[in-house]
This record gives sequence, C-alpha cells and structure tokens, in this order.
Amino acid sequence: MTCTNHAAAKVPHCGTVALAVNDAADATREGTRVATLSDVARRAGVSPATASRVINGSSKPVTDELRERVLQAVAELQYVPNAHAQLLARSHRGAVGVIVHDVSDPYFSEITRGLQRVATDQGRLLMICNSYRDPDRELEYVELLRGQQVAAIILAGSGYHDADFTTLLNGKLAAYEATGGRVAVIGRHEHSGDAVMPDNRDGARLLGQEICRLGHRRIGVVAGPRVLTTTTDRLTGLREALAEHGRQLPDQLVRYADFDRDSGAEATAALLDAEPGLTAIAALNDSMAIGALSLLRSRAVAVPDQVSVFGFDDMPMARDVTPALTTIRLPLVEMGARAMALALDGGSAGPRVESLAAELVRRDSSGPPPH
Amino acid sequence: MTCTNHAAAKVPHCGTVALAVNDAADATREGTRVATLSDVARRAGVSPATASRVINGSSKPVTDELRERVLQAVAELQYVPNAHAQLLARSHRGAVGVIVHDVSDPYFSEITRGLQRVATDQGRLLMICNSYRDPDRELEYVELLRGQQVAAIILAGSGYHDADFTTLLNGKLAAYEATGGRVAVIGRHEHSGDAVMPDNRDGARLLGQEICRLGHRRIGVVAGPRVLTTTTDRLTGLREALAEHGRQLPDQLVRYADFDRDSGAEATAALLDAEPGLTAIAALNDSMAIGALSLLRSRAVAVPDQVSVFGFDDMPMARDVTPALTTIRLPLVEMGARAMALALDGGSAGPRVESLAAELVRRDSSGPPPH
DNA sequence: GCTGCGCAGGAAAGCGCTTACCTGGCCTCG
DNA sequence: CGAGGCCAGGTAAGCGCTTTCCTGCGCAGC
Repeated sequence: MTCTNHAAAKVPHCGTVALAVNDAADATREGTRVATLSDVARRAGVSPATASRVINGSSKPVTDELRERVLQAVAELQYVPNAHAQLLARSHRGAVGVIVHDVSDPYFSEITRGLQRVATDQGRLLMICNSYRDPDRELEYVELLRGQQVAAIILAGSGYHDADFTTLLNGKLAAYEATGGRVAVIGRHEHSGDAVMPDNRDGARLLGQEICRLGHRRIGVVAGPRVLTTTTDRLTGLREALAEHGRQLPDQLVRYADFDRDSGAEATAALLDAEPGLTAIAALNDSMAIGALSLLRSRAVAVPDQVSVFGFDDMPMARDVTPALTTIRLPLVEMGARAMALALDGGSAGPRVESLAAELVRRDSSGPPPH
Repeated sequence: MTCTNHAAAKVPHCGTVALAVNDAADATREGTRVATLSDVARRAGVSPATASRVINGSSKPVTDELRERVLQAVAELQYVPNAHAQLLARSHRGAVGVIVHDVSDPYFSEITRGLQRVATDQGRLLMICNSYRDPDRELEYVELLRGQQVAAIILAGSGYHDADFTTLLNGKLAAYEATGGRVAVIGRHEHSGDAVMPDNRDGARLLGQEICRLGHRRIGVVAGPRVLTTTTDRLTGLREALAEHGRQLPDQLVRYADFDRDSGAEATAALLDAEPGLTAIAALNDSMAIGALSLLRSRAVAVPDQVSVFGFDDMPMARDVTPALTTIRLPLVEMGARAMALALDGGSAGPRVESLAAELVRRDSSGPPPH
C-alpha cells in the first residue's frame, strides 16, 4: 500500500498500510533510472500512446508488428508501469480500505478472511489498517484511505462510547460518501449506513441461559474494555439472561480487561481473589477465556470440575486449548464477506443492516458447578 | 494500498494489498466531485502553490492570514490530498513492500510485527502481500511492488526447491535493485543480497539432541511441504543429530504436510497407523504440532506419557495448548526487525547476512519414552 | 481520376499535485 | 531620492501515465 497525509508526525501503524511521512535516507541511489513508458516507446520506435495501448490490452487495434516490438522493449527494459501514475491518469478507484482493531487478533483475521474473499473475487485490492483500538488513529486512517482514493471503506470492530469521536467520525465518513465513496461497518451501531451486525446481545443471552441451565450461581465476568460498545452489548445480554433466572451480577464480579489473553488472565486472578467461591467465569471473548484457562491451570483449579469457563466468538483456537472452550460462535468469515458485498454492490438507497445470529457451542470447559 | 499490473486476470490476493484489475461497478456515482487542491486554492483566494505550501508545511514562509484562509478552506471542503498525485509529483519512494506466505499464520504475524515496528519508527508505510506459498504469485507481487515504487522489498519465508523459479525471481529482484530498490530476505538462501537467516538446521539439531537425550528411539516426523528449503533444512539438522546418536530416520517415518494444523493432524494419524510404536513425534512447526496434539487427544494417547510431541518456531500459542508445547524458539520478531533495518539502512556494499540462533524451550509435551 | 470513408498510429491534453523559478512590492542603504 | 535586496506569492513545468481527437494513408465508389 501506501500512505501519507499530514505533514508532521502522527504516524499510525497499519496492518498493511503504515504511513510514510519521513524523507529518510533514500537519496537517489546509484543505478539507472527506472524505465518509463516513453523509454519503452522510444526503444520500440512507437509513440507512448501505442505503447500504452499494447501494454494495457486496449481495445484499440494495433498491428502485430508494433505490438511485438513494444512487448520486446518491455521485456528488455523490465518495464513495470508506475501504479500511481496509472491511478492518477484513469481515475479508477479500484482499491478498498479496511480499518480493523488488529489483524493479528484472530477475531479480525477471520473477518478479514471474509472481506478478502469477496474483494478478491471482484478483483479488488484490499488495504488493511490497524487502529489498535485508538480512535484517533481510526480517524487518521479514514483520511488516509480517502487520500488513496479507495472505492469503499469498511470499519470492522466495536464502536466506542464517545460521542465526540462518533460525531467526528461520522462527519468524515459523510464527507467521503458525499463524493461517491461507499462505507460499510461491522458490529457498530453508531453509523447510519450499511452495516453487518453480529448479535452480541442475543449471543450473550444464550451464554447466560446456558450458565443458568447448568446451575451456576456464583458467576464472574471478564469483560472487554469499558469504552467499547461490544463490551456493553454482551454484558447487557448476559445480565438479561441472568435476571430472567433471578440471578444478579454485582459490579465487583465484573472485571474489565483488554480483550487479550494476558489481561484476561489478570482479570481472572482478581476475580478469584475477590470471590474465591466462583463456579463459573464468563469471558467476553475467547482470547481472555484462554487467559482464564491458563491462570486456573497455574492455580491448579480444575476446569470444569471446580470452575466452568466460557468464551465468546469461537475463534479457531478455541477447540485447541484444553479443555476445549465452550463459547458463543459468531460467523466471523461470513460477517466479513457480507460487509464487503454490501460495500461493493453499490446499489440501494436506504441503509441496509444485516444481523447475523450467534450460536452456543458446548465443549469441555463447562459443566455443572461442584456441590 | 493499491495495486494493478497486468491487464488481464491473474489476480493474486494480498494480506493487505490485493490487486485491482477489474473495472467493476464503480461508475461515477452521484455526489459532488471530490475536492482538489485548486478547489481549496480558489476558495481561499490563493494560488495552488500557496495552498500546497501551507498544507504540507513547506519551509517556504506564508503569511498567517493566507495560511489561515487556506486551512479554513481545507476544513470546509474536507479536503484530503490525492496520495497518488502526491507520490507522482514528488518521486518519493516512501513505502516498503513485504511478501510473506500468509500473515494469518502466526509465524508470519510475528515476523511482520518486527518489520512493522522498524518501519513505523522510520515513518514508512508497509504493504504486505500474501503469496499463499504460490511462487507465481510471489513473482507477481514483486512486479506489483515495483509498480508501487516501494523503497524496498522484503521477502519473508522459505524459498522453493525450484531452479527456474529462483532464476526468474532473482532476475526480477536484480532489475529492481538496479534502479535503486533495496531487497532483503528472511530465511531464504537463494538470494544474493542482504538476508536474515534463522538457524533452522542448528535448531533442528538441538531438537534431535533433546529427543535422543530423553531416550526416544522410535521417532516420527511431521515435515512441511517438500519443496520448501525450510523443510529440508530442518530435516537435515534433525537427521544429523539423530545420526550422531546412532539413530536412523527411515523415509516412511517422515510425512510431508502443509505447515498447518489440519494437515499436521492428518500426517500424525498416518504416522501412527504406519508405526503404532512411536514414542516421539517431531513436527517441523508449531501449527502442525498442535494438530498432532489434537489428533493424539482424539485417540486418547497420553502426551507426554505415551508419546512426546515437539514443535518448532515457538509461536505464542505454543504455551497455551495442553500440554504446553516443547519447541524450538526462533526470534521471529527480531528477525523481522533486523530485516527491515537491513533493507532501510541503505548502506554497505557487500551483501550482509545475519544469522539468528534457535533455542530449545522445554515445556510439558515431552518426556522420556514409556518402557 | 477524384471524393469519401475506414483505419492504424500519433499529438497533446490532462489526472492532482509539487517546486524551481520568476515577479512585484517594500525596505534599506548609500 | 534612486538602486539593490529581500521576501511573499504566483506561474508554469513537469511527475508517468491514459485517452480523446486528429492525421495521413489506402481503399472503394461514382
């Protein structure tokens, strides 16, 4: 990819795109100038127009002889067209931008796989940007992608409880849409356009029901970051289900962590220290559940005999840990694919919202509480 | 990112870059034309030159009043510079291209993390391309990155036992280097330039020694794809160590798989079927080792009491599986960082090769054989 | 034999930006 | 009071490509 917008610092990192702001050591190094279209044309003894036509397989006919000469020149010069010049010349808008929290997080890798599949089918280039859950970086990436002239921008991952940010973001997206850009979001309600929504709340309700069905009463929750809407959605669903069964979820039994393994382990430790009698731990994503598993193992707590552990998302690793994780499955790949389809199909006036159901997957990390 | 080279099909996928060859539905959609620099200039009542200067924070002084007017116009128009036009105008060469087998494979995620770190420090944009172990796609990506005018290309991941391909690739890289491009490779010996080499052979030797030390005699190997040099390097190291201890590694006890979990499980099954008396299984990467663990569990074979399992790479997940995986640690992040440093520091005449040592990590999946 | 048409190929106008170079106003100095 | 400098700002020449439009050729038709 590519990058650069603001003159000064503010260099976001990017899964794939990272931002090139500096003018570090790249003095015109020794070596020949890179071959250009007119070099090819000159060498083939034709005009640049003709060279361009044969290179791009234009519909305009060119005699075999000239074509041959051009191709030969291309080969000899190892000519590769300058993609930026091409994009400038035909204002093409072929690429699609994606902003995720972190592609190396399996949740997003799976979504990305879906996005990728559809994009590739349509011959689109994908530019993936990692916001690392930094709202500012997210805003910068929107600008960056605009600057790249992408045909669509897809925002994947939870929104933030932050009205100012949301307003700002929506403003930028609106400006982008006003000039013909397409926007689709995955799992955030604050945007008014096309969206794919996993049913977090309902999934969490399923989870709560299962926990109650098994008979647990002392339940700890390892939640995600407070500011994320995904966290609150899941928490809400969970609370609803527990309430239906007459159970409470006191605040001190909800610990907020960062949706990653290590903070999940930490939160579990805190939970256990505060309330040694817990029989169930519900982590609001699988990474944290795996952290919980690891902590419990280190404390020699048997899972599920003494404590049951529940995850959320059903990422691939969930079946490989021991005991295999009981979790809520979200159709991640599907979500990505749908979002890309929405973004690319261009049609339809009103915003379209597709909701995808969650599903309980029982594995070995859950069971009834000990007596 | 961006993309497009050959006129016709041949659309490779790309972790981050994916190729935009089509001219699918993106007719000039309704909506205002996207604001351009001269729009800003006009609205601010200044020349494009001045507008450009304030927007890029040029060193050339501009009075506060004009500056103010320009910034206001930028805000009102939500102007974002066209990155392609900028790149064309200043021939900057800021981005760096990376070709890996598959970023969603933890081996490459880790390497990429290292690459990213250094690139970001230097304010570089990273373009990541996934070859999915397809040599042709690798060649295409070299062209693509050349077309993107990247300052450097980094190839990560094993080379192929394929002389024709290697020649072709080296030719393309040479052409790129001739025009001032920088190239660095990670873990492939066939390239003549700067390289970072994990010591696969020595790591495998460590592994073999450990296996022998524990007293195993009936050893099965789950190898990677035959065509990869990494596979053969590791196999060679392993064989050497076994030979030093007077052990053999008959061909039927080496199964070739695809470096992923499922094929690892399959290969393990085949191994066990062919030779039920195995007491140790050495997988040549961790993903396959995890597949092996999973298969053994499904067959109710106790690890490490009945069979020991060994991995390679020490990717993060290795400590989370049960039993935690004994493996050979490669400094993946470090490898990425070094490679990027080599590629960017530009200096030095002769090719520099940095070799990084592997290290044995003992965990719970290994032990002495049963009697 | 002359006009008209079809067609391969070329000339040139941008795409949106940067930047070297030029201009005109003001201040300073002799 | 006039010449020389300095400086903010503008003019215009590209960057490397695509594409419209035009040219000049060879042919058929009257």
